[in-house]
Order: sequence, then C-alpha cells, then structure tokens
Amino acid sequence: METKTHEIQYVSRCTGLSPHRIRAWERRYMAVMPARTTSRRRIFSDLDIQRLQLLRRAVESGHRIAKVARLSLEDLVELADPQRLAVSPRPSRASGLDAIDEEDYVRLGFHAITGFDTRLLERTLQQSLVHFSRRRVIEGIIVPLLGKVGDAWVTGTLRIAHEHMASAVIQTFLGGLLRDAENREAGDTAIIATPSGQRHDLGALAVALTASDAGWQPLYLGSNLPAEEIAAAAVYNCARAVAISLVGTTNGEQLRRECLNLRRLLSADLSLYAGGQAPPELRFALSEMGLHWCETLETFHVALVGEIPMRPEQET
Amino acid sequence: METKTHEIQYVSRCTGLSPHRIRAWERRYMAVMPARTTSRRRIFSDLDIQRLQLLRRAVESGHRIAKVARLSLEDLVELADPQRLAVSPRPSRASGLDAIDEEDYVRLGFHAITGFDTRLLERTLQQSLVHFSRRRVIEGIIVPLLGKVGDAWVTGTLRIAHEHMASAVIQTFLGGLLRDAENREAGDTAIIATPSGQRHDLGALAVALTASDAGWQPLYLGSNLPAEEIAAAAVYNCARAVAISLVGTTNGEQLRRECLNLRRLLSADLSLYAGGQAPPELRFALSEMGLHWCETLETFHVALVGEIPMRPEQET
DNA sequence: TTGACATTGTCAAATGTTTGTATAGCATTT
DNA sequence: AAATGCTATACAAACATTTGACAATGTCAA
Repeated sequence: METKTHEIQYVSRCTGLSPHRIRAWERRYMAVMPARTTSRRRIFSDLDIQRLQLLRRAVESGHRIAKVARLSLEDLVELADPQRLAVSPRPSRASGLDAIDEEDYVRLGFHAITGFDTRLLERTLQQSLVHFSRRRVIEGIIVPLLGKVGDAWVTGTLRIAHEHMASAVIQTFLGGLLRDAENREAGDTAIIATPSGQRHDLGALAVALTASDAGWQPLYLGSNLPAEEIAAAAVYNCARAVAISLVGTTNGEQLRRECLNLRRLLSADLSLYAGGQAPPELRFALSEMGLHWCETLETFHVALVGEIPMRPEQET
Repeated sequence: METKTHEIQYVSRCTGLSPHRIRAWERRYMAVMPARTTSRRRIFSDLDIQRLQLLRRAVESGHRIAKVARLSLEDLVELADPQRLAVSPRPSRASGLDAIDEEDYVRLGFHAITGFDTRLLERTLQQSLVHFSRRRVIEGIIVPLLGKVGDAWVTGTLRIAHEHMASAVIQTFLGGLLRDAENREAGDTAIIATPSGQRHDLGALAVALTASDAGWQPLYLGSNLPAEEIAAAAVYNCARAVAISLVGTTNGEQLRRECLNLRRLLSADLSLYAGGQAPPELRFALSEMGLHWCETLETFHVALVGEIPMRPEQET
C-alpha cells in the first residue's frame, strides 16, 4: 500500500541526491539498504526516500554523513528540527517552575498573564526554551498562549491591559531570540515586515524566527511599512525573499493593493511570501498576483528550506 | 546515553563561532576538551555546544575569553543570565568597537542603522551598557540616536524602513533592560502605558526604565491603551503611580479627554505623571486637571524619587 | 604620551581523512 | 541498439588537524 517501489533515478529526483551519491552512501555507510531485483537492481521504498531526504538535510546542516547514516528515522527527524538548547544546564534549580510539556507552559504563562506577573511570564518563556526548540516554543507555546489570551478577551475573562502586557513581554522575548539567531552567519537575506495598516508585530517576529530556523538571515523591519519601503530595503540588502505577515480582516481592499504594489516593486526572481489570518478571497487574490501564501509557519518553513539555492544540484 | 555527538562543522554552525576560533579556544584556553576519533577529529557533546554558546555570549558582552574559558557551566549561565547582570564586573571590551563616549556610540549606532546592520546596532547598544549606566545609555545615547534618525528621515537621508528597523532593535534592547530591571525586588508599583491613539512604545519603555531606576517596580503595559484599562490595571496591582507617555501633536482634544478620564478613574492618592512632546496648551490643560507634567525623563526621575516609594506614612 | 608586552582572532602550509564524483566494464531492461 | 543500472577502482575537492606566524588591539609601566 504505502510501500511503493521506486527506481534509483526517481529517488534521485525527489531527494536531490545524485544516484552516485546514493550508491556511495549505501556502500560505504549502509545509509539505506534497499531490496534488490533478481538482477541486483535497487528497489527503494517510500521509507527509504524519506530517510534519504532527512539525511540530506542533516548533512546540509553540518553533520557528517558517516555519523548520521545509521541513525533511526526518529533520530533523523529530531536532528532535522533544529533542536538546539536541548540540554538543561541546571535540572531543578530555584526556578520553581515544574512544567513538563507545552500545555503546562501555556497554562503557566496564562496564569502569569492573568496576574499581571511579567516576571513569571518571562521566566516561563525562558524556561520553555530549555525544554523545547525555538520552533516548538513558538508554534507550541506562544501561538496557543496568544490564542488563549484572545479568547479570554472575547469572553471578558481578561482585559485589554492583560493582552497588552503579554504582548510587550512576548515581543521582547521574541526579539531576544531573533537577536541571538542573527548572530549565526547564515544564508541569504529575507526581509520580514508587515505592510501599511498592519500593526501585528508579534506575528512578524515569529515569521522572522522561522526564517532564521530555515537557514536564512532575517532582517526584521517591524510593522506598518509601506510597500516602497519594504522594496527599497530588499534591494539595498540584496534580499532573496520577502515575507509579510497579515492579520487584516479589515480594509481588505487597501491591503490587497499594498501587496500588489509590493509584488510589482520587487524583481521577479525575489520570492514574496505572505501568511497570517486573511479571508479566503484575499488569499486567493494574493496567490493570483504571485505571492506565495503560507497557511502556517510550518508551510513557510518548508517553503524556505526548499528554496535554499546553495547548490542547484539538479534541475528538471 | 543520549548525549549526541557532533562534528566541528555543526558546532560552528549552531554556535556562530568559526571552526578556527573553536580550535583556538581549545588549544589556548581549554575552553572545551572534546573527545576525539581515532583520526584525531574532534567529537563535541551537547554540553560542549552549550558551553560554547555561553562563552560566545560572555565574550560578546565584553568579557575576555581567557578569563571565562575555564569557568564552569553554571558560572557561565550566571554570567549570561540577565538576572545577575546587575553585578557584572566592569569588563573590558574587545569586540572591535572603538567607541569611548556617548557621541561615539550615537555615531556608531547611526552608522549601523544606515547600513541596515542590525547586528552592529545591537552590539553597539549592548556595548554601551558596559561603559555607561542605564540612565546615561537611555538619555545620552538612545534618545539622541532616535532624534538623529528622525532628523535624517525628515531630510530624506534615511528611509522609514531604517527608522522601523532601528525601532525594532531598540525596542528589544529596552525590553531586555526592563526585564532585567524587573527582577530586582523593588518598591511600589508604577504603571506605565500610552493612552489610546498613541503608538509610541519606545518612549514608554524609556519611562518604565526610568521608574525602575528611581526604585519603583514598573509594570509596562504597552501602547494604545484606553483609560479604563490603565485604571483597572492600576487598581488590580495596587499601583502607587501611573505614568503615560505622549507624543500627540495630532488629535489633542481626544488626548486631553482621555487623560482627564484617566485622572477621574484613578483614586486621588495615586500620582499620575505624563511626559513626552505635547503642545504647551495641552501641557497646561493637563497640569490643571491634576497630572504632573514631566518635561524630561530627568524630571520624572526626580519626581519619582521624591515620592518616597516605600513608606507612605509621611506627608508633606 | 610612548614603547614593551599580552591577548586574541585569523591565516597559511603541510599532512591526513572524508566524501562526492568520474570512469570503465559488464549486465539488464526497453 | 540505446538507456539504465551495477560493481569496482580511482581521483579530486572539501574538510580537519597541527604548527607557526601575524596583525589588531588592549594593558601596563615608564
């Protein structure tokens, strides 16, 4: 059923590895051990393909093939996710936080917010970094936490003041992460901003961090920036991608025009990504005009990783 | 057991240190002592990576590698931990920045902004903290720097994008300072915010930091907050002062009403400060209605110190 | 201030290892 | 017959390691 069989040519195509390389990895490191036909031709399974893709990513992020070739699929997945900061320096010191999974952190953070306890909120976020990778903190803790605050605001459990206080703390937290991320010499530059009329800093920061995780060098320009400004910054910095974060439920028309304008101002070989929460018609319109719409940070991450032009290894 | 092993290439990527530098740190200072393969290649553990990350942060904040290289992990965490930054020794700097007085820092920061060099801007700000107190950094470097950027924007030398990028970086920087400041158990709580219609985060952050320096416990609520929200937060947190930052040149009437409203909602024994850039008639009107107008951060600081935070039993 | 000295990041050369790719000869598939 | 795949060997590029050196900078004493 799911285990279709493939020839080496096809596998090469969809992993981006040359047939030579695949054979070498098998021969030298037993990275995969495909079945054979009676005439000793290799027969790869879907799992083999997945494995090779993961291996490629591991190698590209600096691991040596000899060391990772024999790892299990799960280990490779973990490796592919930049799971930095996996080790906690002090297991159970005075922090007094005993959260273990993401939900605990969300709960704890929410509790801190309801009590206007900025310190607790900060410590909670900081602590979560010890347990989880940046991406998981963002997607598994911060996003849900903000959602929860939003809900509570709708139902009247929390006030706007709570939400603002939380935003301020989280913004600093994300900004700090971004600062750390910028220190690695990374690949091409991606501009991240929010177009005119959009004040959504937090989302854009999360986008910037995602870009960094995907191996790009993010340049975060903040929110509410006219299209010409974004374009000018992209040109000046020789950016290879621009990502904008949208939350616009209001004023869709102006937003659409702004995006269109931006797309026009940017040279064609520059990818333009957009994401956030927008009504379907706007998304559709944006796709029409040459923006890549990303439903989630995850899709954005995948798209960016796929775009890495470091080695134009294969073309169709 | 699950301590994974890594090659120098990978370590270099996720610490941001060049392989050269890592080797030099090992050879000269025994900063790490990784295991070796049979062919003498280095094998790093997760702990090594963490150690190197901490060392990099220590070095970037001005410590000398020779002095910190042999410190234990815990000491390094402490060094990097903002909570303890208060007792940081006055380290000497060796990061290629040759600024000596405030003006140099302003110039350097401005140069970083013109080149969209977020990293340089961050390093400049961070470095300035080593030389000057927080108050002097804020009043002597950040405020002039923002002014310079504003001027350059007026004359067309800089774009809005420059200004936004600078704001984003500075906001994170100030937010980080504020977070550090909050960790000191201090006196009474002061609420800091910006009223409805005001988006001026940076000014409010500077106000929050000033309050902290004056011995108060600032609670920063961000910008654009309705009067009722500010008042509610003040009540909930038993605040003894509220400070709002204004930049309104536009919509003075609405601003006036908002302030008046806020003053009414707060109990009379709660001081209400306002500061920023406002036209004289607004200032006058505000003074009339019981707000203390602070011309500068300096006056605000003096006023707060004079309010005897801890003991409210003595009256004038 | 100047000059001697220490610190520290970087580089180059020589050597060895790892890894990707090329070539050749033969077999199988289409 | 042409295309593709297999094995095996060979080779080259990339990468690591060590050693020695250099330049930029900071420090300290005169």
